[in-house]
Amino acid sequence: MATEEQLIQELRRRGHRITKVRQEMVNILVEHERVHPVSVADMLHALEERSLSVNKTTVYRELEFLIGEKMVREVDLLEGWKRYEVITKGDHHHHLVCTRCSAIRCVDMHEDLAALEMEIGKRFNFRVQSHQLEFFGRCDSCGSSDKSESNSE
Amino acid sequence: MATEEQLIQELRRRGHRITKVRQEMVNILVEHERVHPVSVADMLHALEERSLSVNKTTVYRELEFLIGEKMVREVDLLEGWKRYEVITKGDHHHHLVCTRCSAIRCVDMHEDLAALEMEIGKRFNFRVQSHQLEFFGRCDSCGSSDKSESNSE
DNA sequence: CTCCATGCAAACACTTTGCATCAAG
DNA sequence: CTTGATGCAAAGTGTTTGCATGGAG
Repeated sequence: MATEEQLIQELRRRGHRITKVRQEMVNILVEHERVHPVSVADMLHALEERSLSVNKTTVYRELEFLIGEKMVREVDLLEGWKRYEVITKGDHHHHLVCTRCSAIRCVDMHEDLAALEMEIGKRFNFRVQSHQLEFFGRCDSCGSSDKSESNSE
Repeated sequence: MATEEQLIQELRRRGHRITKVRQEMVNILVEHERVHPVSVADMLHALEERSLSVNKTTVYRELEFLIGEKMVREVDLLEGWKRYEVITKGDHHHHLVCTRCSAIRCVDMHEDLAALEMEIGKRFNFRVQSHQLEFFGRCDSCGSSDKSESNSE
């Protein structure tokens, strides 16, 4: 949905400087848009692969900056660290996390959640601004056996 | 639902020692069951109030132990630290977190979520084992104004 | 040339580990 | 007594801050 050019353009319009690091980070985030949210470690790796050696502090600060610009959101998959993904208006997806192979899949649950939020509003007089919804279980390829809990990104 | 006695009894049955600390922590967790999940800081406070000065390491270890016993689960409300709550079978609640006053309210969404999980199973061939669902927004008393984002537990 | 962006080291906050001591059963 | 529970200090891990330097516009 969101393209790198659109985002960069908008940042420029808002008067922010477009550096090599900023451009690449936006690019990486966009490339992962519907794949899986990226962790700081993912980001550092991806930058390294592009021959951009960036300090982790810079990564943290840039992500913080993009959150402030309302272009990125934090995602928590109970791993003990944060992940980040591009915010695309109209898109409202969630994640399926496999407890065996750790695979992450994005799924669209827009209508279902809209209904739930409305229900919450009525039932508890609580005006929902956002929510986090993630599912943990066995993905297609890991099946349903309860044997091991091995890993692999 | 779950009573302190039941849990303590079961732990005894499983051959675990019942210490003063263990008993009080179970008690505190049960008392917070439908109120709000407790953080380590909450737990230390509550223990202090009962004139039990416990080391934080012990609190962490005991919570870990109770998780291992399948009596407690971790809850993440995006605060930067973990919370814990008693697992009660048949009860399946979620949380409304006010972004203004930080109040936490437990709400029952059992049927709605059961339907969603089934949907996920069918649509993506993913066998859901658990999920996390939390809503963030304005609670009843904080209304809908966007003015300040002050605090108070 | 002027600030915003960056790197580096140190500080932080929450959590975990190692080891000696204590106490439940 | 025996072994699980506890306290204390230190280490770990992800994240943030302070400050000097660098580069976009």
